[in-house]
Amino acid sequence: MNEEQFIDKNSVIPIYYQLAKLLESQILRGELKPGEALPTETEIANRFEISRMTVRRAIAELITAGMVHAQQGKGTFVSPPKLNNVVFELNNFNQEIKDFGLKRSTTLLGAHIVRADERLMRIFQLDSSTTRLLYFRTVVSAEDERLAYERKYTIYSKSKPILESNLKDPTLSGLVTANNDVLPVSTQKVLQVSVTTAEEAAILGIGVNAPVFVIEETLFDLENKPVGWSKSIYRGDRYQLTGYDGWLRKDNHGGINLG
Amino acid sequence: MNEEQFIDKNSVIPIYYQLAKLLESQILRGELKPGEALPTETEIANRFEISRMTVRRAIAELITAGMVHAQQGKGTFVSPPKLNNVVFELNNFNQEIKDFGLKRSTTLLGAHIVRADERLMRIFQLDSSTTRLLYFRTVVSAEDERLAYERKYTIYSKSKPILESNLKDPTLSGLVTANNDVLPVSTQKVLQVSVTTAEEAAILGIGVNAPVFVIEETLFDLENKPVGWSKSIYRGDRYQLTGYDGWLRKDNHGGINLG
DNA sequence: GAGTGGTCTAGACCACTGA
DNA sequence: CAGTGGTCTAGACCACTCG
Repeated sequence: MNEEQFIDKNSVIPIYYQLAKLLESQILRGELKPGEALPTETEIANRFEISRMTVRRAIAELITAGMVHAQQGKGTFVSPPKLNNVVFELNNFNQEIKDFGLKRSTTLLGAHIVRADERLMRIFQLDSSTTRLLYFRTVVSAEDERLAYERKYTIYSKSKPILESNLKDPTLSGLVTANNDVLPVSTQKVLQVSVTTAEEAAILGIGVNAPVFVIEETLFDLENKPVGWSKSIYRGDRYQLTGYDGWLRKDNHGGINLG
Repeated sequence: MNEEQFIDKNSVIPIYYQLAKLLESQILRGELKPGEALPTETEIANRFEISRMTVRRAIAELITAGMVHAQQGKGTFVSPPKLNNVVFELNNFNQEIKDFGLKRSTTLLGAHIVRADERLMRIFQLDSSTTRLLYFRTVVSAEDERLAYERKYTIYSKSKPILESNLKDPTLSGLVTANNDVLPVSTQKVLQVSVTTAEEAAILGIGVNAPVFVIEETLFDLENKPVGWSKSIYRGDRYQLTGYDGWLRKDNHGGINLG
């Protein structure tokens, strides 16, 4: 191993960060191979004349990155790259359109107050069909092309009026917070594939039986009660998800690309 | 805020962990709301008679969990729950079948040595069409039902024979490492939706134009050169992805469910 | 028992914020 | 300026591994 690597104690860059990058580069250059042990914490501390706590902080960064793992009483070892845990980050299909530099617009097809039917009663864990829900139907477009069709429901607390500002933040959590006093604190999304129905095809301006992403989102409050639900359809010929895993050179995690 | 919360310094559970859970529960119970400041590090250290470094480690856990954020010179504040960054973990569609308690089997449809055509030359960044690749076609089944069709390519290093053991580990990275000396260290997956072709429909035993997930995976070595590529088709009526975000009660991240 | 990583301390100095 | 979080130190004791 190359002994001629330095740490600049007077740099504005923290020592632990310099050391973490130094160790990382040794691994990425193949000088330290999976299964091999790093020098012990005390060794590293002595070699660079720094505190062991600082060494530990550097190693903690590598552990978080999944590049090494520590075993009490034995040592710290280079991990084999994990390749079977790819992560797709679904920031927001629509946000990504903006990042792509395209003009994005949301069109409101309708906003209604509806009674809970059997499906909605199950989703919102309601025991009375008299409960009223707000129902929004929107279409997302980019450069005059319709890309997605979204149907969103939120419980209706009478104390608040239906706001016109809903379209400024057309996300499900935006609708929920704009029309209720509850704070959504967690969300679940289920991604499936399907093909367009006649209605969906007409709204999106594409053919029937075209492949689409289907995403059902449920928002929960602090008590873990559902406060919002949506079912959205995204054109399969315009959306794709990209994910990464393993030893990555950049913090290059996931994202959505327009196809 | 409830003052009657304790830390047991003699517990086997680390102090930083106890403190992190204590602060977390205050946030989850709504005693600390988004935007509000946590007590300062020195305050917490004095109140529980512990070191400030230990307090910092506890807070670091909450920062990692995304529940609070620190601002130098100002304080540490409860973060509003992030709901727009749902993460789908794609461990391995096939692994999940096993976790589900189903009998999983992989059938080899064919293993050939092929020349690189134009598409493969582009994917593997080759400049000569004389390069040979190993080509594997497999079908994944569960309980006698065919669920996925996978086509995998890896560069062929002549020093190694084609191994029968390939089916023990039918993953792309398994094929690459079994047939080459290179170590794949990173992977990219692209997820799209499509509908079955006649060939794919016949292989999976389902109808033509049925919705499917399409996942293209590329494996890279330390020099960031592609060493493996696969295109897999997963039945849309049998697979779905589930992801979560926000303040979660469990470490409940993502996964794949059979529909 | 010697050597490893895991936790914790009591201080120190710094960079940044805001009155 | 006082107060905050960010970094770093030089020790201490512990739990664990392995010969």
